[in-house]
Amino acid sequence: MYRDHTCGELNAAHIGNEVKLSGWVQKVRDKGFLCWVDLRDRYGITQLIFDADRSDATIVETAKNLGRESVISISGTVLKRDAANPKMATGEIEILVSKLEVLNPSKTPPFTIEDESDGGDDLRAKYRYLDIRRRPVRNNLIFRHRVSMEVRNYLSKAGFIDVETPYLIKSTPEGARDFVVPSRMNEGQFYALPQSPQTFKQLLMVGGMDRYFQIVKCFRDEDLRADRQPEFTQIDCEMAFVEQEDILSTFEGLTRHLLKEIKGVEIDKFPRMPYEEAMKRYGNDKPDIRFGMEFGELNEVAQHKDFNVFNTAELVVGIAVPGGNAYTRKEIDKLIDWVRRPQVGAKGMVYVRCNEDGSFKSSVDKFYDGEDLQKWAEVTGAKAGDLICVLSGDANSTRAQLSALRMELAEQLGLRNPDEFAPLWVVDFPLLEQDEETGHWHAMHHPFTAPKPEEMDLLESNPGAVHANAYDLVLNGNEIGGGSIRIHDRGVQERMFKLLGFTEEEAKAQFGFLMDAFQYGAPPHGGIAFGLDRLVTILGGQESIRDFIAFPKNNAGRDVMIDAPASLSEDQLDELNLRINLQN
RNA sequence: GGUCUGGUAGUUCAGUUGGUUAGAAUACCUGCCUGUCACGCAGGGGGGCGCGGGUUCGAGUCCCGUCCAUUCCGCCA
Repeated sequence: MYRDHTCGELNAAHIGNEVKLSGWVQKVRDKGFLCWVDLRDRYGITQLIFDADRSDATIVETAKNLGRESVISISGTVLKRDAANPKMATGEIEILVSKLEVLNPSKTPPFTIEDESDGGDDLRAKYRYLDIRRRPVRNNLIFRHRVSMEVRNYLSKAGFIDVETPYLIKSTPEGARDFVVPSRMNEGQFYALPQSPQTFKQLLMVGGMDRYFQIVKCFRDEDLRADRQPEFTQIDCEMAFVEQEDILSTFEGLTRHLLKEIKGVEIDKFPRMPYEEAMKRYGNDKPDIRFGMEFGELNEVAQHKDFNVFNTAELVVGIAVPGGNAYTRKEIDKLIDWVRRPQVGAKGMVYVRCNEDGSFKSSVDKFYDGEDLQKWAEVTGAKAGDLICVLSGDANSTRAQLSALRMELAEQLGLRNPDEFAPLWVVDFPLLEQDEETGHWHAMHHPFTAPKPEEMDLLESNPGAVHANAYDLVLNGNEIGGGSIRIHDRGVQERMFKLLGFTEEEAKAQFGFLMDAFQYGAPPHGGIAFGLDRLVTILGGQESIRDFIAFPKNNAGRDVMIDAPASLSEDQLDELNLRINLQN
């Protein structure tokens, strides 16, 4: 037996007991006459004491030479400490060690295993198993476990059945790039890893499963971000015999439950906002509504003067930065530089200082008088002491740019409080969007999303005007879930594929199985999928999903610990009938 | 594909307008220490500055290229 207690549980009540503990050496404090060793495991830290008077000399000698992170097992007596440490759960006691066994010595680790490690990101990624010993990482993984257990319990209680769907499926051209897997038994053919179990969960509805969920890995071969990994986990759900309202209320229930159980936050009813309103008010389909700075469209009040930049713009739009008049000229110039970076892409920024005395000072005083600027202030809701930032240009990019500025300013002003939670349903998404270059239509959500029934007849005549019963759940400016009511009628699905540029043959070859299924009594159905990594990260009040994934990939999609991806041997390539054909 | 920032002891960083032998903290090693708990004190070893070119009497410091990491844009139905 290696242990009969953990390193986090012993206290004054155990004084006098004989115990056996195992764990890692956190720290040796050799004081000469006495030597303490902090012993750590998942549960906490317990102080061991080795005393020249009370301990065997060889044990003391071994203890003094223990290296950090060695694994040891000890037996000893629980003693009351002479000097208690109120900062530790086990701070009242220490163990006088009578037996010490070094189970496995450790090399000096490349970084310190402490809450505030001295190791950088790369190094900790390479030695992720050491990083996981650190409390913050361990706590994140435990936190994720709690969230995922709450989800399972809640959905199971609500009658959802956890069904596993295959990982080796078929590549389809729509959407993200697929990760592909060569098939040895089927020469020259490839599986694809699922971007989501979408069609399978719909087929489960046809199969009568009624309420399905799965916490499932999904794969997308696209570039990474701080909140995007090539393999990620979805809480994937689908329900039959439902309308949009049923899904929204069911999963609002789940989210409310999580906020309450995990964060102790009670939120009554989640607000809802149509997509178009979100774009107009926040320039973004996933607005962070924890703070204001809503968009004010200034075309009417700014396009009557000689300022050509505005007169020729499709959209002139501004936000009022609370207290922004306190910015120095230098700081405002920095903001202007910021919006002009290629990542944001604005040509420039017009600003208006709202002075405490009610007067205005702007970068376009040559063109606009106080009366004009007063109107700008009214439209943007600016008060004395604020700063109005105005961008202009074509509507879509300008909204995106101002939205980026709004988020940046909120960050700077500390308005994005991680302990505050503001969920929002964004609803009534357009069914399709048009590629500006090719003019092709593609599905905004996915090609299985149903058009709103009342707009169905516009499908061919005016596709851009058709909306979908599609919805996103937004939390603090992050899309944490999205779904839709699906098509369950073969005819409608055929029209949809045609609209997306599929020939009849292509549609049949790729999704014939789904359309066939619709002919055998497919019930009306719809669903939603949550990004678990992102959800957990936001609930945990952090930014990077990598901190909540046990073994994440780096920016280039590499696992630097196991060094993947890697080349295959010639034998393996032969067996798979593959030949590597690098261009350079 | 583009872009921001960075690459200097095991690690995290500092290194002035280019100028002797490249620093600090921490980690590591040795010794001391009668109650430590970020223990303390004294001492020690350890890098030639991601890589390749160039400018210069002289390059972590300037220039060009390249690689790596990171941020964001494109991309992500």
